[in-house]
This record gives sequence, structure tokens and C-alpha cells, in this order.
Amino acid sequence: MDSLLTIGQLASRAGLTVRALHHYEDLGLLAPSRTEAGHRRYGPCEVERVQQIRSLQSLGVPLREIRAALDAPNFDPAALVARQREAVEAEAARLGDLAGRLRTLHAYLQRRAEAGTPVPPDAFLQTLHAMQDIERHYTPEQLDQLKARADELGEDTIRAVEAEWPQLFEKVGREMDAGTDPTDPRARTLIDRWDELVAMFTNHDPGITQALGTVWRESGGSASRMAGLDPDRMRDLFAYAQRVRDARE
Amino acid sequence: MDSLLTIGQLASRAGLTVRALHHYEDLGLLAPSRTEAGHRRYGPCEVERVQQIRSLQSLGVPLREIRAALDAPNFDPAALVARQREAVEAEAARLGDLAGRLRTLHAYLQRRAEAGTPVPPDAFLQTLHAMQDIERHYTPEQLDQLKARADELGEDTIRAVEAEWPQLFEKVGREMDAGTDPTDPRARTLIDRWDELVAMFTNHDPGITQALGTVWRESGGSASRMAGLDPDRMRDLFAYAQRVRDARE
DNA sequence: CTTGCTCCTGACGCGGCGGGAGGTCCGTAC
DNA sequence: GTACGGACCTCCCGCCGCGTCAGGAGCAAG
Repeated sequence: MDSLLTIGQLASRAGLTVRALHHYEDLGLLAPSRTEAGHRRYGPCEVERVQQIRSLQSLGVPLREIRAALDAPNFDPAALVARQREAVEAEAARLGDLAGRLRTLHAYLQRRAEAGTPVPPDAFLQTLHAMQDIERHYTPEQLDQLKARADELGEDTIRAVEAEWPQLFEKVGREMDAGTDPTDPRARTLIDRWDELVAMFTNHDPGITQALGTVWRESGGSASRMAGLDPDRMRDLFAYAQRVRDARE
Repeated sequence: MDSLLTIGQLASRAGLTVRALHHYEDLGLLAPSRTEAGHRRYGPCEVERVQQIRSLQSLGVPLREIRAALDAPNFDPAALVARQREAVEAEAARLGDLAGRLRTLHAYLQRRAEAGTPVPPDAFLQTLHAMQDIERHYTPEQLDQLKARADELGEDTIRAVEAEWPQLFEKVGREMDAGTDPTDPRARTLIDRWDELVAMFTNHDPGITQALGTVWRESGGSASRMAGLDPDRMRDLFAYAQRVRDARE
């Protein structure tokens, strides 16, 4: 009744496991006395220490840093909290970003599933590849702008545009195959629509539009596979579109 | 020139390390062919596979799950993304919470430092303990309310109230020691101010005020040490305050 | 043939424990 | 006296995604 607790008693009272207490001891955070037989006995002092460990752990401070803090009799709480705050906020920001991308992706897959055209595994992987390419070529601000613009347009518009792209590619491809002259109004109308769709998302920002061009040129493969087209075919389509634009003057 | 890459070439092109490629292979994610001497050779197929691995990794999917996905020829992208989204959002929420608590704590320590009364290490640890007690006794909604109320009040008010508490305890203690009758207006004025300060933060919400009482009763120790007072002294102060309230009718 | 680069396998380390093996100690009941 | 159940002890492996040696072999150029 000396208020000396066994490891099991301390564990259940403090709401942690025997194994955890062993671990703290291995790390030199805790040094209970021992009975003759080698069983650990925890006094009030150790009990308080466990509380302190748990308190600092609740802030996400790593155990070795906790040891350093508790061993230094006069550490600076403000400095510790400041460090921890920085670390946690950085990690939270990273995860927040990731969560955002996953939400966008989830919404896209959801739309496709509801539209009856679920994304097959390989197209999905190519979409991811394309996303990586895009994130490499755009600045974070541009990505924010694109995302904001997409939110502005609303889900219905996005759905409609996503459905229109393949059809548009199809039509342009037919004109190209038919050898339609780049100055022909039929071609020009299609390419105007093309540029209009792009402008809808880029919000007429030349920087963003240019970056989009870079993505298409440097890693056209991924973008094309995303649309379900052969990269060579895609390149031809782009070249034809460019000729139409040039002819428009 | 068979477009068979050595491990070093693939690593530098894909922007990862040789060790990482070894690791993927250990996990059965990748199976490059070998030269007679046992050196790995990566063909286009493996290169693509590495891309896919990296793509899924960029979503935070664990390697073993990636293996499962890539090994199953027709896995469901939507399901995978949905799972990952849930997991990441849960983790992001946890970290966001933690970041919030660290911000609050940082602001508090900052105020104390600027006020010339930096928080000593032991008081800091007791504050953490008190925070844990409080979080155990309040519902999440109540905590949100408290936080919102604190934001409403503004930093200056909080600063002033934090400075007033010790003085108030001091004055109440003097009346108690002097044996002032609980019905005495001097005592009543002090306790009215006490309740007023509490009400400022609890926003007169009886649920929150009651929870605060529970914290003070069940784990009075931590709350008192936070204020730099002896727990017994604190208990006496609370008992005296309650007598004054009862006498007020 | 040597030099210097790349490649190989094997193993430890990190962080915070979980979980199990195999043995010891303790209190109670027979 | 002893048998039993439960709590305790000390190793030690596993997780996750690699980083980082260590010690040795292959390979192209001078």
C-alpha cells in the first residue's frame, strides 16, 4: 500500500499497455525501482512522469525529444511548441493537398461511373500519369487558379465538357483524314470550339494556356492515353489544329 | 540499345534511387530480367510498371496495396480512390486538430512570454495535463464552441482575463483567510466577478459550465497547478466560492 | 593491369509500439 | 506440499519505405 504500483496496475490506470511502459524504459524515459525478483515497481514520481510523457505525446512530440525535454530541467516550452507546430502544420498541409487531389479524382471517377462509362484500370493509371505531368509543369498558383476555375464552372459544365472532348477529337480527326484544307470554315469552326473549351478552363490566362501546351508537347503520351487515343494520332491532331490556327491569321 | 536499361539508368530517369528499385523488387512489385552476371535489365514494360507504381504512390497508396492492384488485372479504381480518400481525410482531420491545439497553445505561450511571465516547464506540463482532462470531459461540439467564443473575444480580452484570474484568486483567498462571511458583499462581489469571467468564455452555456465544474471536481489537481496554486488551497477556494453562491440565493 | 564507376547481396536503422515465445514469480486453493 | 492460473520477466520479429553502410564482383577506358 506504499502506493507502489506494479506495471500492470499502472498500465490499466494510465490507459496504456505494459508493452508501452517497457518501451519507454528501453528508451530511457522511465526508471522504476525493482523488487528482488526483478519486477518493476512504480512510485508517485514515475506515475507523474508517465503523465508528462503522455501529455507531450498528445502534441505529437517524438519520444526521444520528450526524453530530451524532461531530462533538461529547464527546457523552453515555447520553443518546443513552436517547433512542433511548424512540423505538424507542414505535414497537415501536405495531407490536405493530397486529400484535395483525391477528392477531385474521386469526383471524376464518380461522374464517369454515373455516366455509365466507368474508368478502366489502365486508363486510370494513365490519368494519374497525366496528373503528375501536369503538376510538374504548372506552378502551384496556376494549379490553384485551374482548380478555382473548375469550381466556378460547376460540376454540370465539367461533365458536359468531358463528354464533348472525345467527340470533338473525333470530328477533327475526320476532317484531317478527309484532307480538309486548314482554311476551310468547317475546320476552323471545330478548332475555334477546341480553343474555346481550353479557354473555359484556363480562364484565358496565357501563362496557363502555354503551360498546357508544354505538357502536351513534352509528355503528350500521357495526355493522349487519358483521352483514349494513340499518341501518334494525338500528335497529328495537334499539328492539324495548329495549321488551322495559323491559317486563321 | 535494345532500350534495356540498367538499374542506375532507370533510377536517374525515373527520379528515384537504386535502393527503391531493389525494394520494389523485394516486395514482388517488379521482376526485371537479368544479365549472365546477375545485373538487372529493365525493359519498356518494367519502365511503365515503375511509372504506375509511382503514380499510385503519389496518392499515398501503400506498396503492398499497389501490388495487389497492379496484379489484379481489373481492379476497381473508384474503390481504391474512395478507400484512399477516406484514409487520407481521416488522417488530415487528425493532424488538423492537432495543429489547431498547437496553434492555441503557441499563442498562449507567446502571450505569456510577451507579458514578461514566460511559462516555466513544470507549469507547461501541468497545463498540458489540464488540457487533456478538459478534452476528456467536454464533447467535441463544446470544445468547438469554447474555441469560437475565444476567437470572438479577441486576444486582448483573453490576455486581460488571464492576468485577472490570479489576482482574483488572491483576493478571494484573503477574504477566506480573514473569515469573511459568505453573505458579505465584499465576498459576493468577488465571486460575482469570478462567475462573470467563467460566463464570458462559456457564453452562458449551462452544459459547458457544468462540464467545467466536472473537470474542476474530478481532476482539480491539474487545473489548480495550472494556476500555480496548491490543489488543497484550490479546493478550499472553490468550496468557499460555492458557499458564497449558496448564500446569495 | 589498374583505376574508377556501377552493380550485387545482406543487414541495420528509423518510430512506437504489437504480439508471441519461453521462462519465472506470486497468491490461492486443494 | 503442490498444483494452477495469472502476472511478470527478457528476448526477438514485424510493420513501412526506403537510407545507408559493408564487402565484394563486373565492366569500360587508359
